[in-house]
Amino acid sequence: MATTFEVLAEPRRREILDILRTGERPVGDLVERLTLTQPAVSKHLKVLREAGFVEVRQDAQRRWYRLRTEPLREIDDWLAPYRRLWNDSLDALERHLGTMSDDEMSDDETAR
Amino acid sequence: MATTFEVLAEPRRREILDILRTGERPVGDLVERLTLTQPAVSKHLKVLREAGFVEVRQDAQRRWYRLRTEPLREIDDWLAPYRRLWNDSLDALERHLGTMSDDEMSDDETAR
DNA sequence: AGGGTATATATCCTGCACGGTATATTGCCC
DNA sequence: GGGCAATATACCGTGCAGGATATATACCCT
Repeated sequence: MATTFEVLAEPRRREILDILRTGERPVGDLVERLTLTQPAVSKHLKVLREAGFVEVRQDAQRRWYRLRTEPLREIDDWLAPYRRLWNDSLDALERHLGTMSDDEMSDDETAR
Repeated sequence: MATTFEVLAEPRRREILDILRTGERPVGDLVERLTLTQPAVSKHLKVLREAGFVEVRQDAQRRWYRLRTEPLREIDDWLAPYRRLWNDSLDALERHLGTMSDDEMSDDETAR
């Protein structure tokens, strides 16, 4: 099964998540909004489902897909130690400037 | 050029970032820690560089790679609207429990 | 039961990402 | 300048992800 990051690497899948953020949707709705064939959308939904990003509710022939936040929290957790790097922002900036090489410094100018 | 998420989808590249979180490293160091050939590591570093995840400082033949936080902040920003979904956590939990299907409920038990 | 609708699955094709080996590049030092 | 060390680039092979078309499945309705 694909890792959380691999699942998010696909632009269409991120689009699907963006849409689902506004609420439950049946597959047909997603097919309309993305410009993709229905089987392609179903495939992405399968990947999303298996990775826990979405869950389904069945209603006759229709299947309503809904967002799940757990994998996103995983990403958020992964980011945590990095977030510290820019949250002590003043320190980080000073450290950065202090170690910049000369050509990097000139990159910071509006140049030429 | 690869998108921020695509870059992070590669496990080895995440490993590299994890290592660089502890400080600057020359390529050879990374080659030792990951079990990968030197050209493979250089290739990943190129991808990381082009996506702004790292920057290089040259020191004779040695090249020291250092972390840059900007793309990570991008991810953080992308997450922001989702984060709201679980930050109003009580509401969200209630909503979730209220709409769970029966088999999902049994999933929540320690089961069988 | 039969037809239509909504979605999933099977199958095939194609491009590209990642890894490896071989080689080029750059900069030291003697 | 010649040789070695560190890293980058070229090139090739292979697997797999994502798309399309065709078909199966499931459910409703009359």
